[in-house]
Amino acid sequence: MRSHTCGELHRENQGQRVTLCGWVSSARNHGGILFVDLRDRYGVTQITFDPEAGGTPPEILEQASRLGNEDVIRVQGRVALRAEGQNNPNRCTGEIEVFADQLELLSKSEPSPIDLSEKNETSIETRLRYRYLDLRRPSLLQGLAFRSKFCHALREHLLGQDFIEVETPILTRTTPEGARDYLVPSRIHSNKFYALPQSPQIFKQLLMVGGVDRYFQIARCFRDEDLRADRQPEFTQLDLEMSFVEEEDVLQVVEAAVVHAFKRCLGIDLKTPFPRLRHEEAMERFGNDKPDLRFGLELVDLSALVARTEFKVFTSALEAGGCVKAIPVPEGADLSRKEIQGLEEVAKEYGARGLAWCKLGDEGLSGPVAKFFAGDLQEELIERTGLKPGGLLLFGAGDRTMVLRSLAEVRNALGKKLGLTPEGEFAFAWVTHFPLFEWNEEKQRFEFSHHPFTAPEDWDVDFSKDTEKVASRAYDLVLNGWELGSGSIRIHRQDVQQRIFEFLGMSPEEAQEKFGFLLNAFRYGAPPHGGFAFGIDRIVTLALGLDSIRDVIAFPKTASAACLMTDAPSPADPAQLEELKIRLIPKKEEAQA
RNA sequence: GGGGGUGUAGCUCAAUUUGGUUAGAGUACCGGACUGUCGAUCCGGUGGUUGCGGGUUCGAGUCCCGUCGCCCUCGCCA
Repeated sequence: MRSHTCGELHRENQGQRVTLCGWVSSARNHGGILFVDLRDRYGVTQITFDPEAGGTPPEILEQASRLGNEDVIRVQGRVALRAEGQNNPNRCTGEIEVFADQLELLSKSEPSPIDLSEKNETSIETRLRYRYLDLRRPSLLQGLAFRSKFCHALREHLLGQDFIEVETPILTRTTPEGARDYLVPSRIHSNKFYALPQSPQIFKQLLMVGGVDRYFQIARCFRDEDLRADRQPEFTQLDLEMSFVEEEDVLQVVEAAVVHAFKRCLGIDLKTPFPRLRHEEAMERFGNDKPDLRFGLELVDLSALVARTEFKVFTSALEAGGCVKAIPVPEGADLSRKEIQGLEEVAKEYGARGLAWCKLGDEGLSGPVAKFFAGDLQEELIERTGLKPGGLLLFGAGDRTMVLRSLAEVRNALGKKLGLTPEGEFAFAWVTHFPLFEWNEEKQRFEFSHHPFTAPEDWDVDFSKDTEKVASRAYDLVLNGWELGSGSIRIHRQDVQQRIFEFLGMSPEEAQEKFGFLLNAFRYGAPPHGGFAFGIDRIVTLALGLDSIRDVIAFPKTASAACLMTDAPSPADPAQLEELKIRLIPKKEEAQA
């Protein structure tokens, strides 16, 4: 149907007779001569309808004058070099044009609800409703192409490392821990439900028991939780698992795959090895477990020092068992009161009561808390924080978890504000040795912080002693302050698994009921194994310098998990419900009516 | 479930401190002019239940109450 695409004709094609197909992206009619920008996935080529210089039959020019934006056409003509001064340097096809002598209207378009000229940005709502039009925008199309290439590179690398790509079920059983499941009713087994997988976790471990040795999958995962810019109800992970390995083996494989993909798709040589931080070190230095390592601004603990001040906010925080930390900001004294107030708002969002601060000038400290640091204390503070004249010090005081959390967010806001987060810089990092357990305040008990099969760092550790500090063999991959994914070395020893369940107050019967098929499998010789999974949507978003994973998903859902294009979810037909033996509970207002 | 933002022409936005005539502009679309444009230009035109429902008022895009969609976010989750 076509001899070339709209992105491939150049100077060398001069004089060739070609046939092109595509969408009319703009038509400029000058009366006796008419230009059409013809667009397809590959680019834009200018089609010129010119009876005199171009040999366009007058009736074809007449036909072309009726073309509208987004009409789909097929044209035939001759490639010609443009005259001096008529080149368009913004386009790779800008040195040539095609003089058309034949035109075929393949499909007429109504006016587009989306402004594809990108003169103004159409609202995300309209874009999602008409996603098939939105996709025509080069940036979105290129995003999809990049994603495809990225996945290909990962596949290519892992297949070269003896991994086997295996598909695991989408219809599976509900799992008790973790996120809320999407449920699918069973027709054959009435009153029973499948669940969509939150991840292929258990299946991949069973593949290890099955001797697959090295597995990977680009797997769709489903979680029925509330959405964010970096979270969709269905998302894609590169999931992998390996037998007879330790942390080092897994980390190296993942790292090499990422390095390969970045090289292949962006031409970037990532620095290896990625920095590694133990979990407690990341928390101490950056306040969270997914630090943005593109910049410093590390936290400094000042608890011991400020215990000697008279500042009630600090001393009472310490008396209550909390801590006082600070972020020294070089050159931060340039920030205005208002800007600091903005940072305080950030801190408050995460539970801080306020954000104390002081500045260091040539004549010592100034600002709200300066007066509490006199003489020796002032000198010690300056020494301890490394503050230089022109610097700013931001304090967080109170409950340790809250201080870390709020200062971590203040740090991120500062990084952005001070221009320390340049696009095109990729700061990967591993965070290792996550705690095995986590205190659940609501339920007043310990829970798995990763998942039930994560191995403890020490097989023989006593879980009851310093429970919160018991380290696991779980690790996360972090990029520019985003958590990309996580993994762990798993428990292959029944005795250890049993001890953990026992410690969490789960009876053998309960464990059997919840995870029976996996525990049973482990009775028949389970190889030591471990693995990893990271979010494809997220890594591709970051690689392209975008803000939302929506931009790399063809048909994303809204914040309320709806699809505006298909109008999913939708009511079910009563006959379908009948067949599934499902009766609906009316909403409150309907019940009252 | 909570907080913040937002909703006006197909699209992107405006509409005067504190309510006041016929709700405007750009773009798109339609018609006309135009032989080198590439955000073409020039002239003319169509296009509105101001998200929806109620209320206050002589009068509501504007004020009040409710409700819905979308975005960001807390909780939740990865």
